[in-house]
Parts: sequence; C-alpha cells; structure tokens
Amino acid sequence: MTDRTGAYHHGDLRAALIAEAAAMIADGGAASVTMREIGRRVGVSRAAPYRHFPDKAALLVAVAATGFRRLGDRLDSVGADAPGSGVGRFRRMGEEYVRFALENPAHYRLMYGREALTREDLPELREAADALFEQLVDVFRAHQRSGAIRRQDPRRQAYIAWSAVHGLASLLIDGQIQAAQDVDALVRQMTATLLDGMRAGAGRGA
Amino acid sequence: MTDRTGAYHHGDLRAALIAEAAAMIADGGAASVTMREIGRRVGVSRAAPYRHFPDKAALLVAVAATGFRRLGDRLDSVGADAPGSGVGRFRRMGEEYVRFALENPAHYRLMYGREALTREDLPELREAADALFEQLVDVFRAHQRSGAIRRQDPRRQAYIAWSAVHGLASLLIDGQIQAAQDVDALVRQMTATLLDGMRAGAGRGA
DNA sequence: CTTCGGTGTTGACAATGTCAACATAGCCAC
DNA sequence: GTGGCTATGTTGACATTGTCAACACCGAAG
Repeated sequence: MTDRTGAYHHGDLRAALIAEAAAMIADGGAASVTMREIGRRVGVSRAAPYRHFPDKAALLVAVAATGFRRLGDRLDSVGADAPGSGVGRFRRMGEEYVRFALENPAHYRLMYGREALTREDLPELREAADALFEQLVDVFRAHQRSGAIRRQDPRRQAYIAWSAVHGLASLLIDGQIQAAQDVDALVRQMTATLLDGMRAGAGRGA
Repeated sequence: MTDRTGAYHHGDLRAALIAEAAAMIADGGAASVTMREIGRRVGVSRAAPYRHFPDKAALLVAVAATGFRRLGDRLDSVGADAPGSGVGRFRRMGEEYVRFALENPAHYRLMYGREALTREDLPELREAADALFEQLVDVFRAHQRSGAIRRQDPRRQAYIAWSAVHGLASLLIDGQIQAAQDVDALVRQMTATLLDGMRAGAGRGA
C-alpha cells in the first residue's frame, strides 16, 4: 500500500506530529509551536514534517480539525444522554461546548483561528466544522418537532445559537468575561434566553 | 516637554506607526505585519519603532485599542440616533457592530486576538474593551427601564448579548457562516430572539 | 555654547519556515 | 534473492524576522 500514510521509518510520523503539535499548543499557545521544535520532540529532523504536510499551516489545520472532531464527539455524547428530546438537550450541549473551550483554550482558538488557516486546498477544517454545525441543526429540528420552539428555518436558529455559544466561549477564554463568573449559570441563562426567544414570536427575519 | 511623545525628527512617529500598522493589517492580514516593513513604509529604520513600543505586541495592542475606540464611537452614534430608548436601539447597535466587523475583518480579529495580546503591562486593550462593554450594559439598563425586557442583572444580559453578536461577527468573518446569507436579516433575527427571550421568563440563572 | 536626553541608524545574532541535494529503507517485479 | 523505485528522512543553506547594543544626531535647557 503506497497510499497509506502510515508507518515507515518512524512508525506513524504524521499522527505523532499532530499529537505533538496539539500538546505544544495546549501548554504554550499556538505561538509556541515550531516546526523545528515539533521535529525535535518527536525525534526527527526539522525537515521531516514536510514529508507529511506541505507547510506549517497544513499541520495546524490538521490539529484544528481533530479539535472539531473531539468536540463533536463530546456534544454527541451529552446529546445522546438526553432521555427524550427534551429542551434540555440544547442546554447540555451548550454547557459541554463551553466546557470544552475552557479546558482547551489554545486548541479552541486554533480551531477558529481561521485567519491563517483558511486555505482552499485544505478542506478538512471546513468539513469538520460543518459537521459540527449539522449536529446543531439537528438539535433544533428536534426541538421544533417536540414543539419546544417555533417552526422556522432550523439553520437560521442554529446559526444564532452557534454564534451565541461560540461568542461566549471566546469571550470567556480571552478573559473578556471574567471566568470568576459562574460560567454554568451564564450558559444556562443564555440557552434559556435563546430558547424562550425562539418560542416567542421572534422570527420575522428579513 | 520631554514627556510628549510627539514630533521630533519624524513628526509623530508613534501615531504614524499605528496608522501604518492598521493599514497593513487591513489589506494583508495581521500576519503580513512586520516591524521592519512598517518602518520601511513610514520611512524610518527597522529599529526606530522600538523607541515608541517595547515590542511588536505592544504596537499591535495599540492598534487593536484604536479599533475598540472606533467601534465604540460607531455604536454610540447609532445608539444616539434612537428617538426614544425604544427596543430598536439594541438591534441597530447589533447591526452596526456586525457591519464594522465585516468592513474591517482583520482589524476585528486583531482586537479579539487576545492570545498574543494579553499582557499585564498593557492595560490599554482591556480598558478599551471594557468601555465598549459598559456601553452595552447601558443599553440593557435602558431597555429594562422602558419595560422592554425583564429586570435582572443587566450585566448578565449584556454578556449574553455581547457573546451572541461577537460570535456572529466572528463566524461571518471567518466564513463559517456563508456571507451570502442575508446578514442584516440574521442580525435582526438574533437581536429579536434575544430581546424576546429576555422579555419572557428566562432568568433563573444559577 | 555646551550638554544631555530623546530619537533614529546600522551592525549583529539567534530563531524560524522552507527548499534542494543527498541518503536510505522497505516493497515490488524479476 | 536481488535490483530498483518510491516513500521517507537528513543535512546544508538562505532569506526573513524580532530584537538588542553601540553609535550618531537634533533640539532644548542651562
């Protein structure tokens, strides 16, 4: 198999590079990540990573994408925990989302640090993010079915909810909102506000 | 006056540096900003900027802070336009906020790119951001007085609203939400949802 | 006029991303 | 098995960058 990106000399350099980069990001911020240092830590030379990623941005994209997938899994699991499709599902997902961000601030920032990471040739990130979004849309579809919220374009509702949760996570991470706040309470108030707002007449968009 | 940071050899290098950096950010992204290039463009040597800013991050903080002040001014003006303190005030501010972000995406990203910019010794950014937040709190206080929304901690309401608007702006800028969407309609739906939610019973936070 | 601090300049250094030339290891056809 | 091809990894090299140190200059204060 030539196509397999796996074990050759090192074992599975590609995976090791992603893991090491993630680790470095976790405890030094994205700025501390260096191609050369990653190589050093993994035990290869500085140019070795270039056999697996065309450049630094590509490696970071891969790292960011794994973040979206991990986050998606976590949201899935708390979503699945829901006994019925009660309104609590969105709330629990919101809490979990913010928790993930606070636990992995640098990684989270990287995931949305689209500035350097937006590249046509690397659709992986966008796809991972899109998958996450679709999860969210499903939640709103479910909430509509259960009559908890108003029937209208669930994607629009999901956009709004995503914005709110992502915004809160970002502001918390960056310290714009003092983390001393009771975060869970804030998340609950936010999700409740949104759901209440979506239950009421709000919807004459456009 | 020795304290005056102003005109000496150049005229007003400090201000020129900030302006030039802002310009470079505007059309090349933050990554394109280079101390040396800024110097080149302003017509000074590479080390000259270091007489006015201890390092690159400090200059970027200054640039980011001007962004918050400009944004604050714009929000003020649309807020002031409000005839009464009608509920429209928050909506208009939200629209203006998102407009600013879409018009100055790179600058906006820098403003919230707290990762590299969080430094104890440079409170300027935090202060500028805090001032913006206080503007928002005032809006919710006003909306409470007019009875448009529920009476509860206006800061919590402002946090939620800020999160939502900032999140939407971020996702739009980064292309996570297709800009092809009718942005204004989305903003209107969001602000309406939030206000409706704050009018209803949502508030048992904690 | 002299002097001094605020400004700006050039030289230098270490670190980084990345390319090119070169080495090698494992798998394939024979 | 063996020769060779490709995937993988290595070292050398280069331009660029942030930043510091040593030096030069200009204008105000005495």
